[in-house]
Amino acid sequence: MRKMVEAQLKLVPDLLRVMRKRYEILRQIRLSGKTGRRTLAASVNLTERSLRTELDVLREQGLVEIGPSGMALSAEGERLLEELEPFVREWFGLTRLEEALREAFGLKRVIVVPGDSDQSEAVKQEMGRAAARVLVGVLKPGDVVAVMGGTTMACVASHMQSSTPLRDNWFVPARGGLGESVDVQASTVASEMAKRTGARYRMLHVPDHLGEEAYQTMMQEPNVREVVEMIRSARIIVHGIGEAMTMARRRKLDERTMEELRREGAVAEAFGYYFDRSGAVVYRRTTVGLRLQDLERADTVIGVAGGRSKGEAIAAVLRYGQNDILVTDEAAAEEALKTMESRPG
Amino acid sequence: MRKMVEAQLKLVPDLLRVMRKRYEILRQIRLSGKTGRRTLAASVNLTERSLRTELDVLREQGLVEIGPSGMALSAEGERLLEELEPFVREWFGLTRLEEALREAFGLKRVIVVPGDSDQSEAVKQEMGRAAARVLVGVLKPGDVVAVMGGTTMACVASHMQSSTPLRDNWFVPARGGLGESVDVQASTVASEMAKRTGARYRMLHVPDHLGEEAYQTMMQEPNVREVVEMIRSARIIVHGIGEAMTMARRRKLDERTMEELRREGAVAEAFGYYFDRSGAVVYRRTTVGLRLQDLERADTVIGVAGGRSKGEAIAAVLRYGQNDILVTDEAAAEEALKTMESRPG
DNA sequence: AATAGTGGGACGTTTTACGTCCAACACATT
DNA sequence: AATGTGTTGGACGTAAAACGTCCCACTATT
Repeated sequence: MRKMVEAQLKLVPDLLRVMRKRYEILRQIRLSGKTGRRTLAASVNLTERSLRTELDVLREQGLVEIGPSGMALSAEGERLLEELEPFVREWFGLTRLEEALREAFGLKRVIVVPGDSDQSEAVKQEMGRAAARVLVGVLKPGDVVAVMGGTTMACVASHMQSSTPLRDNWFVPARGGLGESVDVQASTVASEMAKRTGARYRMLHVPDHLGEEAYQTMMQEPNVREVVEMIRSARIIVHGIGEAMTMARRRKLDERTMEELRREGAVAEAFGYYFDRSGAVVYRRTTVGLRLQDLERADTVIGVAGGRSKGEAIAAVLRYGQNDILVTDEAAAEEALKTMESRPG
Repeated sequence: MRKMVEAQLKLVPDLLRVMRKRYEILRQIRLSGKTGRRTLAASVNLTERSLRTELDVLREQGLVEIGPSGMALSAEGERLLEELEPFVREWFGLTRLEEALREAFGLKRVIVVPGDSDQSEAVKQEMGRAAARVLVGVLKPGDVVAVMGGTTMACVASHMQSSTPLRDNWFVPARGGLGESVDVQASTVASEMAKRTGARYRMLHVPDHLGEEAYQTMMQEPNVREVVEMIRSARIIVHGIGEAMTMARRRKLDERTMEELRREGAVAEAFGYYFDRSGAVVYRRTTVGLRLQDLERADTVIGVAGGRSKGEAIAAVLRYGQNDILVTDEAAAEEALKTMESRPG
């Protein structure tokens, strides 16, 4: 049955939205008993008129009876509502998660795709596609987008597409090069995104971590300086989220730093910074790329990450409080919400 | 699950119509490969513009990829279509039809594809695909398959495929040559099936109908005799079903025989024999190919036929009672069941 | 009897879908 | 290489559906 809903979600997403709307109307009618359109409209967040068109359908179906003194569920409506109950969880499980996450972490928008990226590559792909769509959706002419690296970001890039070439948008890597494979480098991701959308891009041919002296030297390079300035003025920032220790190992941090991270209780990594459970930054180093203050200045910060194992890390980064949009999957969403139970607020 | 769809239908009455529309668009795209809007619009009976809005949705969902040279299903679209198959049966009431047919005619298995082969070539193709899948499914190592000719059988052959070459399976024509076009001859069908599945095949270069004397002579030929023995020992038999008069005309039977068929009330033709409404054989002649007693001996007899006009003929052949599996389409299934209403049992 | 709240009708406006073109582009064939 | 067929995507006017906003007759409760 789960599979059927998923299939329907793909085939007729619009109709499922309608179904949800009507279901909630029915539920509200049952809840508030004999009541009128206007009060009902307020409680289900619809205008009077659009509620009315919905009611016409529901009456047509014989689910509600409408009299001069108000409306109520018909016997059949009652029965349907009962029968619907078990299915509803399937339909709205995700939307409920989205709402909950949005509320819990004060986000502007949350997209949750069904499944667990840890379990299935398809889910990760789906999440990438969702993120790509969101990103293209928030793009305005002239926008500069700074993107991070990572497998998730690479996956997002591979699903970017635009009907019309975004000739005056720029994609720039938010960080320099890291000791990882080429196709998950921020620069690679940025160029891939640009190519797929017909946008323009810049590369940043500099190691991400530099000593103070080397840093100053590189910043003398007009080529580097220019890109860095673009990064720091980006209106949109897209980034993945990782588990602290996993990322630390992958980036081959030295043992002393690893120990420090452990001591500080680092659980998450994002934008090159490490966070503890409460969302506090516990480790930073000079970087040629994006700085924390650039996040505050940016208009839209989009986080993309999924998989049950990343739930806690996601929650930690969200607590840092600079994210506007989150794209994740069901398993991670559930985990992230679990962390709220133990430490509300 | 059935309950779920019923519940959904109450909330969104035209859910099924929309799902069916989009499903058929997807299916048609898969069938016709890279093709354009206009041709596609014609084959799914939509105007170009309204097809376009549907395609927008499907593309948004990442189910079809649409390029300057035409459109095609994405990997995800392929996957969805596969996953949809069982649900589509539920949604369109095909499982009910299948059950009813199975009960009514005492069959082991029935597959009904949506649509009407008379109306749309695509439905016939789909039926062929389904039959091919069934056939490959029942094949065991070492099996000999005897196949009939006809346009439907040719269509089945064109959809055969096997992941691993079936090196020790044999396909043989169940009949000799008939006065029809080459690519619907039983021999052609057998060889096509063998080639597509990596199996082996034998041909039967003999006219189907022979006088007694010529028959005996031909059977002396070791070459012929060998194939005929394979035919008569086949574990699996696959055949089409035709309307009696249509087939009689196509086979150019003489006027006297035609009159006899009419008098006897022949409505159906299969395996070279003619049947009346009750499933009784009303006409037979000596043939080098399959005999009726071979049907009884065979393990699995698979009938494939579709189109509303063939409903009655299908019912007649099924009443003969030697079929195990039937692959048909929605329209023919409905017609075949209608004949049961008037003469139950 | 007054009043708050009800459904339903009406009407102009906005949004959406649709039918119908056309231009730019890819690909195969000549 | 040129040509022609078939493709997508854009544009635009029209038709239809949805919507926002009133109003009115009616009911139940106070």
